[in-house]
Amino acid sequence: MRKTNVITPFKKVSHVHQQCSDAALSAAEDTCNSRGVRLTKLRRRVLELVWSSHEPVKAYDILDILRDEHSGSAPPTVYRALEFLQEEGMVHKIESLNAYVGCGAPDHNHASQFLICQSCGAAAEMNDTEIRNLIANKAVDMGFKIDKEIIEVKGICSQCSDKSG
Amino acid sequence: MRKTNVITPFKKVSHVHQQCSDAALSAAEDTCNSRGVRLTKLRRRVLELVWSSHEPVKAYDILDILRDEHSGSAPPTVYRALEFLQEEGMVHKIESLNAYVGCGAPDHNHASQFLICQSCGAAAEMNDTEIRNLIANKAVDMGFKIDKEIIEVKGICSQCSDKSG
DNA sequence: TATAAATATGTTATATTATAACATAACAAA
DNA sequence: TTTGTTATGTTATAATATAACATATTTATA
Repeated sequence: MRKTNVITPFKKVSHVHQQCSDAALSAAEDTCNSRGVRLTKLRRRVLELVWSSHEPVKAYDILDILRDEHSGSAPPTVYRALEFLQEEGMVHKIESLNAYVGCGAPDHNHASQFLICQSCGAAAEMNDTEIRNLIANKAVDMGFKIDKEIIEVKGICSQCSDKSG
Repeated sequence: MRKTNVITPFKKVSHVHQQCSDAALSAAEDTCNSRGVRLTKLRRRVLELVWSSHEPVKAYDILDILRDEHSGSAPPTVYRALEFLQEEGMVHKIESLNAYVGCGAPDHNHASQFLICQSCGAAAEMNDTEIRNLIANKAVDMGFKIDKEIIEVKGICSQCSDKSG
């Protein structure tokens, strides 16, 4: 059984990206409906911009685009939308990059596990239960109660290795 | 065999903190000597300030102290020293806090594995080979070459749980 | 429907974190 | 002892993020 479930691929892995984005937006709408929270036009647009690629997106890059679309946009516009999307599990922040990526599996409280390619810049999300369980067990041993787990593994993805090798 | 080696404890774990600090500074001097790099007065002082507690320390808090000691101190003063100390493995940056902690095991390239207590603020470093190996194996499966691994687990440490429980 | 309450967005200002670029000083090697 | 290298000083600014309060929109309730 394959326990490493790759939620989102590296960008050079062949895929029609529009499908990632469309699926994520559509799922986000359903999820918000069922949770009774509002995916407003603004939040939807920010989510769409976050999903514009598999590279983590910077808050101020989103802001630049929002400013072109609506003059009233300012830093809080973006940060509030990102905060909402993070709370709902639709976006993760990559702490080591100060950047944001869409999450295709917006069930609350899942760990943030990323492989981040230093060559192409893409962040691939994993949802690996073995890693999560191992860390959970270690934490229990130490009497530590886990709230949230951040894993950011930096390196070179296979597509980039192939290209340069 | 105990594979979870706790490099640095939570602050409420009984210990004479001066010993952590002294040992770290002394080890840093030896390490720098053997590597032929210079632990200057400034770098040593910054390392000392980072080791002033087990709570991650902010760059600008270090700067405030340096400014009291020497008027020529400015942001680059601190960031350059921290950069050096990180390169030599004597300090880790906690990415999710934008803060820095001393590392008692300054062998190059070891992973950054932290349990961070949201109550007392302390960061306990682990050097867990099982976690590291598991992640390494997953990465190999995916053709990903690891350069650096960041693990930051947020939660409540046992000392804080005991106190409030 | 009208009103109130709650939620979301607009707006201005500022806090926090970090780096660029160039000048001077200290140290190490030749 | 001068030359190259490394470290620090200095000024300026970039990049990231939040505070605080005003207005608007939506939702719930009278």
